[in-house]
Amino acid sequence: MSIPSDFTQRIINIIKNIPEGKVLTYGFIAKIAGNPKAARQVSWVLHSSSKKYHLPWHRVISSNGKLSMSSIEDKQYQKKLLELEGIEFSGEFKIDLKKYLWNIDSIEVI
DNA sequence: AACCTGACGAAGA
DNA sequence: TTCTTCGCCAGGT
Repeated sequence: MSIPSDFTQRIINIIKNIPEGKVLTYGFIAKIAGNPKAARQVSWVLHSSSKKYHLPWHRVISSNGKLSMSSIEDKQYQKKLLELEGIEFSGEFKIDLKKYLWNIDSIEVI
């Protein structure tokens, strides 16, 4: 495995700082990290290194407020983790972003 | 260098 | 509201 690019490193730092009970979307993370169009890179990072960097992967969801994992089992597990943090679902696998999207303004560490 | 991949996302139909 | 299409990115092979 190669050394993560600065961009990828920023993505990792941002994800690590998402507080409990809050979420961020792929696109938003990419935007804050410096490239608004690199949402796919965020998913790649989660898929390949969430274990390695102990990332709170479950706090990253799609821009439409829905969970985006491929299998139904994974989504149910992610939903469970989020509910344990106090997040309530408005649909099967959907939450209200207005309510749970992390207000990045209060960020300092990144 | 070329091609493929991933838990994306905006825009249309 | 659901489904397609198409563009985008860094890493991996």
